[in-house]
Amino acid sequence: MNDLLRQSSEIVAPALLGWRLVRTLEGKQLAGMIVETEAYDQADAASHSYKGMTARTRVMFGEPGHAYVYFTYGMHYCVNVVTGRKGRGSGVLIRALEPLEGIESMRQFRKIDNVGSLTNGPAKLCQALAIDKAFNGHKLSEPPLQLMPPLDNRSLNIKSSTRIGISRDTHRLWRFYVKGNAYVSHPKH
DNA sequence: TCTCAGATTAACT
DNA sequence: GTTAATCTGAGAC
Repeated sequence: MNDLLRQSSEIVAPALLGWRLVRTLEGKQLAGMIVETEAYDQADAASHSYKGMTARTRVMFGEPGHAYVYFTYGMHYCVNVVTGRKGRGSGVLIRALEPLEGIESMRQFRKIDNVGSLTNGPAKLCQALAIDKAFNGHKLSEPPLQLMPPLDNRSLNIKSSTRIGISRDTHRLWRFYVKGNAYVSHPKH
């Protein structure tokens, strides 16, 4: 896993599709399959790490395999998997999950019933899995939040596009998602 | 189905 | 003082 995560974010981002994010909470497991990601890098003006290490982005420049959790729009958290060797400010934003386990808990955290809206966005999935700033810097090989390889070897139909919600370096095709999956945030993008 | 304004605050200039 | 890797509900069509 670390061999993969040491690679550049644009390599890691599509490779993480099909992996699972597993949250352990009060004896329960909440799990989802990653179906949408985006790559960010320090050489990329859309990245938080573009202007160098700051208090917020310190984790992005640290060990691969840790979580970079940021707070945005005054109310939302989003989670990244830190990639690249230590010193490289890069990461992969987890944009959507297909719920696998603990759906009732996700419904409670999200305060909605519709399964289709539980985890089809970067802030939605953080709310569904109760991920907040306390997870910034957390090592993702350990509970209570773990990144785990796919359960099977089924191949996925992967599509790429421009990234969502950015205003700079908008041309890069650094968003990756599972084509046809019902939990992708912007299916037609 | 789609478009758009409002929410709400930490981080950075 | 400005911006933001977003989400939601309301109103248009």
